[in-house]
Amino acid sequence: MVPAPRPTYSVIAKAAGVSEATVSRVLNGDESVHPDRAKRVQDAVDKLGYRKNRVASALASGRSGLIAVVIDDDLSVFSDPFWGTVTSGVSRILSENGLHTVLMVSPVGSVDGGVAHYLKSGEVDGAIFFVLHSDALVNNLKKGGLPMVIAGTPHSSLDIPFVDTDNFGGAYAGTKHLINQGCKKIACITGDIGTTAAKQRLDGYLQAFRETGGIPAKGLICEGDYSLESGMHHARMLLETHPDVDGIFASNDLMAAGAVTVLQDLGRLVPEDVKVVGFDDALIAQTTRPALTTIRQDVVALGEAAGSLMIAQLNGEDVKPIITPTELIIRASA
Amino acid sequence: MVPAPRPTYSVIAKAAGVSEATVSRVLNGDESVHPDRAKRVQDAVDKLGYRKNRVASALASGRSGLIAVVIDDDLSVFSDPFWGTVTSGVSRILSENGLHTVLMVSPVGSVDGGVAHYLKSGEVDGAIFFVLHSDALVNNLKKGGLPMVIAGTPHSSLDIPFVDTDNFGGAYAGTKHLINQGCKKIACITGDIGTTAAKQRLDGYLQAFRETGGIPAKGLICEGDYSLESGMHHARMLLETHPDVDGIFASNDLMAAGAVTVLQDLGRLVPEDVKVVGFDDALIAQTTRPALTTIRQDVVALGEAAGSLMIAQLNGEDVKPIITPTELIIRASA
DNA sequence: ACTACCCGCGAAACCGCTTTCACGAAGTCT
DNA sequence: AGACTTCGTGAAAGCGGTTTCGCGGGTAGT
Repeated sequence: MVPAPRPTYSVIAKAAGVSEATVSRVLNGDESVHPDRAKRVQDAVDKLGYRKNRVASALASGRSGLIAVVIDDDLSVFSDPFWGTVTSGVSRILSENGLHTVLMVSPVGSVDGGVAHYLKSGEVDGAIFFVLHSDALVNNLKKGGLPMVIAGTPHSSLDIPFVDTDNFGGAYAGTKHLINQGCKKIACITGDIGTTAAKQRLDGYLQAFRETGGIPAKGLICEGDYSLESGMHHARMLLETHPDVDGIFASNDLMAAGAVTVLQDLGRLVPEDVKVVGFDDALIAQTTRPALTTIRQDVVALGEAAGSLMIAQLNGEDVKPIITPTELIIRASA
Repeated sequence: MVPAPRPTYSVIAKAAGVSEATVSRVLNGDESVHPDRAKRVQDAVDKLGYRKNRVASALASGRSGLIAVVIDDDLSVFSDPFWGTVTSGVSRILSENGLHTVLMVSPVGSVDGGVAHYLKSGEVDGAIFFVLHSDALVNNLKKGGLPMVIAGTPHSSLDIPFVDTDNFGGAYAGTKHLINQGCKKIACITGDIGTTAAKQRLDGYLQAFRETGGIPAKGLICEGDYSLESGMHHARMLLETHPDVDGIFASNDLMAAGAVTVLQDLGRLVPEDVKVVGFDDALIAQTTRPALTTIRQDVVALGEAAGSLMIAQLNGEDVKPIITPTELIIRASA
């Protein structure tokens, strides 16, 4: 059961009547080879069904063709479809460019944990981080010259290319929609305010609010944590402190769904009495009754953006952050 | 900005006063090295912070330390949190064993597509397939001797180790629960019957039903496709053809949720008039009102099982399929 | 016509680790 | 005691590409 001995350069070279160096040049797109010889090589390659051994290539060139996608274990990867989706987008783009995605789901933490070592070992050509809690690691790696991309806006002004959804714009549009629908007293249930995404969404809400000339009444802004429970909790609180609230912008659909449930349980009609807008356009937005009006973010596109930013970097192009647009999806809740 | 020239065997060997061959032996756990020398080597390694270059190692040994996780693009990776979760389980186990996960999200299709080539190229030490539509590819690879694991029960009797949830047992337990709750007329909304999982769940339902001594009335079994819409559609049909239905077992939570919505819209109370049981214990099971009674499958465990099956194979142990248990989660819908 | 370049290409070193092979020392057997 | 193993070890040959270096021939400059 000899697994079909793959041809090597030496075979190709012989078949094409050239040196191995020339084969290498042709296969790596070196222009300096005479077209005729290049063609001879190409023909031999095609005929013999040659495929380059990536490992050998990696060893000799120092480029592995592998890009790490690092997901902090702390993130709720286990329940949030978001990351899986982003990753598949990344993976698609990378593989279109001959690169492979190495998944690392583990505590990212320190500058010298396992992940850090791996990334520093030069076995990957770049790393894409999902969110991240430790700027230290990234900074450290940056010194090492490792190309990186961050998915999600980084906290500090790490000078590292990132991709993110237009959180601000989305929140602004969502809130604006509530205003346009005639809501006078609009509350906001934020996400975990430790995340930049939550902050940006809050800012979007505030901006829309500000444009009405008003200022959100005290207590109209509740700090949630993206969980269903927190949505329920804050809706309950809101109805106590501001019984006349007639609009709620929640920082994600899960909290919006929680809010809707509570509102209904407490006798409010959605959207007649209170209108609710979520964020994400997650599956739950469609299954909630009434279905949620929400801000859709194109998660796959986000992943693809991250991938292409990495490609660009590897090609030595200078890269700018990419902000992917959001879209207001109007359903029944507002 | 010289990126800290990593030490190589030659450095370690010199430092420890041994040959490179010995260094290699020590680092690969070869018992035949004298303890004293082994210690000298180990000390040198520790002192110099040596880390093996996996690429070079891979080239020389033919083992890359990479395991491919292949997800067919056809699967709805983009919306189903299931796969992301399984993958993270796989990844965890693999990395604990010094292996890395290479994600391939692409059309698996033919025997000589891109994925096939990559897998055959020997650049990965093994492959884990998620479900799969093409037995041909797997069979082909098997001839090549590539260690494989399939997540989800394969259709035919491919003699390849697989891991799967106890679909049958779960469905049986769910249906049994309905029976125990006093339901007399229990319908089943199956998943896409092209999948083995859907078949097994249906079988579980049938088994429980059979034990009551009865046979499901015609039309009580509806073939859905795992989508929310199909759950809604079939619930609607059921109420027409069997207005007296008092229990529904759906092959996943999404369809169960759809069914609940329709039941309520059509004036039935859940669980008073009709009890509903889902499958998966997805997030939506908790957000649906009433919250869904469902069959929980431990998705992370499934991934870990797949990972460990791969490890076992690589170690030359003989492996048996792993069926992970399910658990009946009783909430409000039944 | 003579030196100075430039260009395409092959020889060979090299990437860092693994593994075979053979050798000397020590142990075993008759 | 001599012949035969066994054991630990180092030298060296790869693994399959990439890349530097320099050579020979052709072009250009004077």
